[in-house]
Amino acid sequence: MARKRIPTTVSIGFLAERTGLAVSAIRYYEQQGLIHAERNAGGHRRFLRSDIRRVSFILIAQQMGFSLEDIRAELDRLPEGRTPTKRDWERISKVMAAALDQKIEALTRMRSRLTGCIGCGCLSLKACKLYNPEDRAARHGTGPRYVMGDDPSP
Amino acid sequence: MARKRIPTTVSIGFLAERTGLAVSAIRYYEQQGLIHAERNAGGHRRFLRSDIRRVSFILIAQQMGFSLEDIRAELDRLPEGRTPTKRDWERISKVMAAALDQKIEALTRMRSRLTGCIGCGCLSLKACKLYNPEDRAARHGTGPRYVMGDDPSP
DNA sequence: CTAATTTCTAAAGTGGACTTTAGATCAAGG
DNA sequence: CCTTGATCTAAAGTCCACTTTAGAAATTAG
Repeated sequence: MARKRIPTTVSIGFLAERTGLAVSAIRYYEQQGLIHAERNAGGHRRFLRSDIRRVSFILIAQQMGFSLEDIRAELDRLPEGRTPTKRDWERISKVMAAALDQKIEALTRMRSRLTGCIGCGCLSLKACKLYNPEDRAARHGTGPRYVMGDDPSP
Repeated sequence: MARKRIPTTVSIGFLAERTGLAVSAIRYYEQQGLIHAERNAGGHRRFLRSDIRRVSFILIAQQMGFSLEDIRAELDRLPEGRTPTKRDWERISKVMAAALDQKIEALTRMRSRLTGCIGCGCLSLKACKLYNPEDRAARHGTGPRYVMGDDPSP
């Protein structure tokens, strides 16, 4: 039998450089359970090279407007620590595409309402379609406000 | 000559109720210089009825993804404490429309890149168009990361 | 008038995504 | 071996858009 290949690991600095992230951000991601690191004898983190891709995935998903929590949830659906395969990626990218479409649609609706209102200037709480597009009045109490494009209704 | 009409003013609670905001949020907006209030004998805030529209404007702009800072800047371009007139509104709504268009475009670009990548799964930092859409590597140092749809380049 | 309600202020807390700080330890080059 | 330079940890700080808290004073309802 061929001996088990010990996978090459990389330092946190290397991972940071390759992904463009700050070292502190990578530590933070690990702390948040988005990536995992082994430790060497001296207690320093050792990442798999594949974590470059894992981090890239996180960055892409972030740019699409997903929270780290969302991303963690999606990554957690992958078997133990695996970096997305083609198959995983297909599923995930479809989820992301749908979310993107929603955001785009929301913005486009807003845009056309705006067009309809140029020169109107009513801003009436009752009448203007720009205001109260869906359900502003509905949310009450504590908690962060939803941000543009995030559908507040589950 | 007709006597000067003293404008009807409203309490913070009334303004809150009419706009759907929390009282604390209105105090915050005042503190941030987005709205202005006179005080009555007892030190309580008195708003103009027109502030309902001013606040509505703030809410709409927020839904479009503008920060309070952006909104404050735009409102500051209006003559002393004025609530947007039709003319103002025309100018402002054009600014907002342009910004919206940018956001939509950015998302749409992202979306089509994603489509092109479904089933690819490369996520290569060098090759994948999903990654490094524009200039990720450029930003270094402190400061908040830019959010989806916000063009990082000035 | 009294009780209930609203409003007041300043300061501290929240959540997300990180960064900064401080002091200590590890690893690598000369 | 010694000196840089990278890395470690835990805790605190930052930014935005607010909310919560606490105690006091004003206003309104009955």
